Amino acid sequence: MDSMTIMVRKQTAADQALRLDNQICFAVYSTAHAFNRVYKPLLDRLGLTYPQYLVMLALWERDDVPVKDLGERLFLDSGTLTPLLKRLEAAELIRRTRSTEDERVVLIALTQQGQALREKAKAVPQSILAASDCTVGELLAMKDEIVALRDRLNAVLGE
Amino acid sequence: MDSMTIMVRKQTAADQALRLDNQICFAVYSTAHAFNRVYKPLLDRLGLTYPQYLVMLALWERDDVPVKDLGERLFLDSGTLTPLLKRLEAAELIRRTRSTEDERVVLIALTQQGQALREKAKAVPQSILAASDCTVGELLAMKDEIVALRDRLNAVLGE
DNA sequence: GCGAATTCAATTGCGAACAATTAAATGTGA
DNA sequence: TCACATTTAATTGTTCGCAATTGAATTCGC
Repeated sequence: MDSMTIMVRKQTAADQALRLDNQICFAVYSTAHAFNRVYKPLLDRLGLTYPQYLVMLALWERDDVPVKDLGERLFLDSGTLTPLLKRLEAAELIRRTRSTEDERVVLIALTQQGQALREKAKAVPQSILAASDCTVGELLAMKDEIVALRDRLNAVLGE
Repeated sequence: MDSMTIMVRKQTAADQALRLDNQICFAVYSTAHAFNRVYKPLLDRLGLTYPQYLVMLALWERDDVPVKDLGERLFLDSGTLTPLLKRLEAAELIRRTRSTEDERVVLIALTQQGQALREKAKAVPQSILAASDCTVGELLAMKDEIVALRDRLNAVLGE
């Protein structure tokens, strides 16, 4: 063999960029799954999946809203929300009623049980905080960075 | 009305923590979806979905590996990977062969076409970089923070 | 060696997630 | 007014993602 250097494959920037652990998207993707797995046992006690929990969070802040509104707040479309909301309705946590003013609109409102579940849900965030092994400050700072990234990505999609 | 203060609902820490936009998990979750939507048109040209692209990235680094190996690198289990890998096999990008040494193991290897696709994929990361509207340095720093968070979450799950 | 536990992939069933389409209601412009 | 576009949910079909189970192969304890 003449020289080792001849055998060494040139590592271009493009090669580096294709490495799995260089990808921020994979970092985000795998962290989302990790969160999901941490949330699961907590949410099982509430009888909710994580996306259902997100819908409930949104409704606890403001309910009697169209499906469209929820979709914009959660970045989800009707193809995802319609069946999910039907399951929440079957669980008697929400009511779905068609608006009288505009019959295209379905309004989502909390039931008594849906309201009541909020109290049980209060224990969830602190459990997650503990699992993250971070301070509130660290998490908030990180959250702001991630949201900024998300909003830039969504801005590109809107073009 | 006696006093406004009586009417103001006391905002406890628990209430604050339940706000949708205070949740880092929602930030991560919604950013993952935003990435997915940005990747979609790029990956369509390669004939891959995002999870399939992740599998290919892993295989371009090291192939002839058991399904289990892939699962550990991508944090996915056989319930997700088996059908996904069958689709990649149908697309003739990979081969699935049962190991002769241990017949429980299915080894995943790239085909010629699977290898070749790597060249086409090189254009993807730079497009994502552009869409993120961040510098490489910013993204790498953020990636490291997110990965650290993910690893702490996964550590809790492992207990 | 031999029975029990473990490992590994596949399968089944359910719940997202989204693209594309459909259908109904509403709005708009000539 | 009336054709036409727009808005809004719902539906359909495909692909993840995971829990739970199955079944085959291997390893371990004794």
